[in-house]
Amino acid sequence: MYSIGQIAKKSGISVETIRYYEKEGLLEKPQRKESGYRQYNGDAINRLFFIQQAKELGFSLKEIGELLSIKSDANTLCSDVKHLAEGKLSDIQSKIKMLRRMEKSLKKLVDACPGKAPISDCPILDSLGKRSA
Amino acid sequence: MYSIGQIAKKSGISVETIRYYEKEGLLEKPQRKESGYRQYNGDAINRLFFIQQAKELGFSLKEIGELLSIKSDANTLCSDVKHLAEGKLSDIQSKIKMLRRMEKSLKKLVDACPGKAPISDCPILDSLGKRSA
DNA sequence: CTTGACTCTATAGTGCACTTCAGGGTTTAT
DNA sequence: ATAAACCCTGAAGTGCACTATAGAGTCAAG
Repeated sequence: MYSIGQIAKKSGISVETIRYYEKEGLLEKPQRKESGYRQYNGDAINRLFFIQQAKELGFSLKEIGELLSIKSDANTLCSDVKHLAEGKLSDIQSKIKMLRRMEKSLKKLVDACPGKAPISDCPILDSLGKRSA
Repeated sequence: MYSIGQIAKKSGISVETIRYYEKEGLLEKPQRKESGYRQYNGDAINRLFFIQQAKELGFSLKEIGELLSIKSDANTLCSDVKHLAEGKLSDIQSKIKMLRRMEKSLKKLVDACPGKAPISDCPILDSLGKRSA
């Protein structure tokens, strides 16, 4: 079992933010000692890592909550979970597609870059943005 | 040439937000009519699409500004641009990796889901989050 | 030539995701 | 036993990215 300070250190997320996530329902309420101090197990750290990553990928806390709810909900029907999961899956797949397009443009640019001279145009935008949603 | 209202409609970004992006330096200042009205060409729409996508992928406006600055800057050395592009490229590649992991977990979950019955655990978190940065 | 839709600037307000603060109690090392 | 380091709650403050408002000018149709 870990204190809030310990999981903060392990996850790189501040103590205050962890309490905030709990308040927002992203972390389940942990056990408490008689003193009222929070007590966490290793799962909490995994959850924090997951939240951190999902945030970097542009998911809002609300969306992350939905992703997390896919896990650990024995009372909902599997078909509901499946539906939710399929929705999130297609979100993720379209994000991947967009990133691939960006990656391709940047790679082309980096490869084409001669090295020291000034260049007149490095058109990262060109292979992107054009009517692609 | 388009008015601000027209590019707003085409891009799905509000007039106010477009003016805000201009103020923040993400869009270059357009030509003006004698009346002071802004006049845009097709490039502006591509730029707006790009900004929209990059935001969905978790880039801040500041980062998007950096991505956009990779283009259209004839006065910086190619090596600088290359450096910046390489940095952004690796950001993008790590985002892709994270999304792939999420995709894999969700796919596994969706495939394993029988359909109608309640399930005891749908562990999206399991293949994620664990010490993976 | 007027009416309604559009545009302008400048400023204020909003929601999200924290972050800081105030005012306390607890644990641990010396 | 006392100081330093940690933890608690609740409320207020911050920064980013918009969004709305006020008060004015412009344009296009009838």
